[in-house]
Amino acid sequence: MERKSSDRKARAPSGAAVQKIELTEALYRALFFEWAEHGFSALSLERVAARAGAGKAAIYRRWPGKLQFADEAVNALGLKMAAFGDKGSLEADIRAFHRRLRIVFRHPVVRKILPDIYAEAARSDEMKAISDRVAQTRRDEAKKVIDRAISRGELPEAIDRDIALDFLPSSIYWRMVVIKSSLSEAQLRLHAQGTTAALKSLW
Amino acid sequence: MERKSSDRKARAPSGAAVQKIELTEALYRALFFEWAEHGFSALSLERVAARAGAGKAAIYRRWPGKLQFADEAVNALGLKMAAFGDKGSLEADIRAFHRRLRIVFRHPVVRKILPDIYAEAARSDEMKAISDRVAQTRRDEAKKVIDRAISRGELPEAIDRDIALDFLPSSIYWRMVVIKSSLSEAQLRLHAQGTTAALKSLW
DNA sequence: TGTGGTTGAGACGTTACCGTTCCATTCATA
DNA sequence: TATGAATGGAACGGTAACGTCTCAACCACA
Repeated sequence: MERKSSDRKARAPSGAAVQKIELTEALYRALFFEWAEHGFSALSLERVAARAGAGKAAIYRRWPGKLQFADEAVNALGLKMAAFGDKGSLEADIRAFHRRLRIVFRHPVVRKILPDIYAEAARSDEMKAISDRVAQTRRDEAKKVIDRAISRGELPEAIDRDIALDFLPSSIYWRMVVIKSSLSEAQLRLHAQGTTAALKSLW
Repeated sequence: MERKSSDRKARAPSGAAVQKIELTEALYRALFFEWAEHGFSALSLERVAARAGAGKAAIYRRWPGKLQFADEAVNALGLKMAAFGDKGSLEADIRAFHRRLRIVFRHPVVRKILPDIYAEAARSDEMKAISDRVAQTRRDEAKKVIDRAISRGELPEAIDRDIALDFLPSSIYWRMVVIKSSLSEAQLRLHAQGTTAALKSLW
């Protein structure tokens, strides 16, 4: 998103200095470190700027406030889950889904920031929007997994999709983000096995 | 916990005024409201005192700091899950477990504070201790459910208990606290059904 | 009823962050 | 190379919370 830089460029076709991309990225990095360290609500843009070796104007020129800054930073981080194709069976699909989740949840910064996003989403509509956007690709992939299983005949047409979508990520999220345990390859297999059984039992 | 009031009383056997319990409880209530509203890291004891209609000394005389205050408040809230006896089958036990979870997760304040506790637990050891203590009774009940199922022969002796304990609360937590959806009686039944199937598939 | 210790509420100085403004520097264009 | 717009960093006044301290009110006991 260069939303605002491009706005400005359009307004200034003649000679002009441009925002340094490297500083923008340094600001993103500093934001995430501070976020992980203090949580969003206690996040100080002053500290972020200092950590990035910049002045506060560098932030306020780029973004109108903390939320928009965080919003674009989250987008830039690419918290999105990588898509994947049909793995041939529900259990294989779920294993692939869990493995993608694990990749995301393994980032130490993600593990710290994600519960914070959810906590803050309970308080602010803007953060709710951010959290929804983060969840979007995950939910989309989960839906595809369910749909494929139905068309394979592994799950009944009439399955309660809401509940099915509850089961897909929950055990991994619980273990890795809430409890903060690691997840070995063998345990990942067992989680996929259990989740598959849970889904197949839903009718 | 009257930890410190009793200390003081012991040191002052002669005539003395005593901390008013009603004010202490008003402070707890104010703490929770402010906590839910601003999150722990942005929690201001000044606001808590004001909300309780008290001065700040009322807080600082009772507790050395925010964390200890929160610690005792959480204990006083009784976030502990109610114990329950053998319901005759694994699925019935799980349903009872989920129902107890639902009671706790339905409190609007709990729903806001719980993710915040977990987020903060990733940053501070003291909050980690609080969160562990909150989780204690839940984990104990979960273990009992597993043990009973094993002795009934519904689960194998060699079941991976870690994973089993992951599955027991995770889908309910995910739905009610992370996603913030409600959970109807029928959905609760399906969650128990799915969780039971997941556990039985783990060997 | 008087006395002594403890209480609750508010005031105080300090620190940290907010969001804005200022100014020298930098860079794309002419 | 000269120009001028937009930049980056720092300084500014204002606000809010911190943790401490003071002091009048209160309460249990003698």
